[in-house]
Amino acid sequence: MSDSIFQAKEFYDFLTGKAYTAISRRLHKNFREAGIDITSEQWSILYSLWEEEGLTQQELATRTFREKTAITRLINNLERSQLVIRVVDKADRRTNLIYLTKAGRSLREKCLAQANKTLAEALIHVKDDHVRIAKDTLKTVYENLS
Amino acid sequence: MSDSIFQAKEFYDFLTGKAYTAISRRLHKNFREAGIDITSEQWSILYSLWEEEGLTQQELATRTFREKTAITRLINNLERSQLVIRVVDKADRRTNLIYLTKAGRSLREKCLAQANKTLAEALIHVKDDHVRIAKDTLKTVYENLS
DNA sequence: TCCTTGTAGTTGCATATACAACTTTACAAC
DNA sequence: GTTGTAAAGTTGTATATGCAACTACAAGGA
Repeated sequence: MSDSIFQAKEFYDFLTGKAYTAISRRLHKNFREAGIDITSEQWSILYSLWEEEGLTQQELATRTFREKTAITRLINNLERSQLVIRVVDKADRRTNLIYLTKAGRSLREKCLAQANKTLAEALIHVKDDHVRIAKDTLKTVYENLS
Repeated sequence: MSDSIFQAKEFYDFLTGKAYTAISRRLHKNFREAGIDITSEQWSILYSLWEEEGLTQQELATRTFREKTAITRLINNLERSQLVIRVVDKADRRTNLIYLTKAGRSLREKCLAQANKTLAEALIHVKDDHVRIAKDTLKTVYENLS
């Protein structure tokens, strides 16, 4: 970064999140057009649960890099949509274990299809090795700052 | 993308915006620690105005890739903080021209210093050419989707 | 001049986020 | 056992976003 600091202007788009906004809007739009009524934030929770059910809210907060207060309200909304349920952990009554409902589980394939579609739309004209470098760079940024 | 679709799992972090969240939080934190009381969203508006004053809200919406409704409320808050003012355009009374106040103008150097600091923190251990590729990739993503 | 159509901006409503303060429960030290 | 501390989750408050519906104004044509 030592020398690119002098051309920082070039990099401020990193800070304004235009690419993220664009991708997040398109993901939401693709979900809607496929008849899936979830937000892109709810998607990230569901994605974690498709990988592993019975996570605590704290664990979901860690995995999705959100505040636990955000998780509380995301789970409220997902529970209201009957996609997940809270189950109080009998071994530790402070924690809720979050499980998918049948409806939540059945959304998986349709959502993944739309996620893949969104990525494909986003990455048109981008070479595979550039995708890889971009991904690794964003991962490093995340690790540097978290 | 044709073949990387098969490793899509690797790229879903693109869709969850963890890197963006991390960078946006750090930017806000750096502003706060420098005694600057603005959000990272307000920063993007101010940055546009430091480049060019007297923009309409619609022009700010285009440049920052936000809905005009978001701009309405960002300008409300920036006006309340006395960093910008709305001036009705005499030539077209539908439009507001947004100008910086003296306080808004004087924030520039301090904000840019914190923006540069944030970028430097984010990009530790990232090679300059990888930064460039990541930046170009995000730009292409933005263009593909907007 | 009047009418139609388009544009700029605002408001209502639902969702999402951060931070601080709070409740409830667990657990270790004494 | 009692106490102190820490962890998980919730709630209040302020900010930000998207979409739809709305107001106000502009501009062109009949």
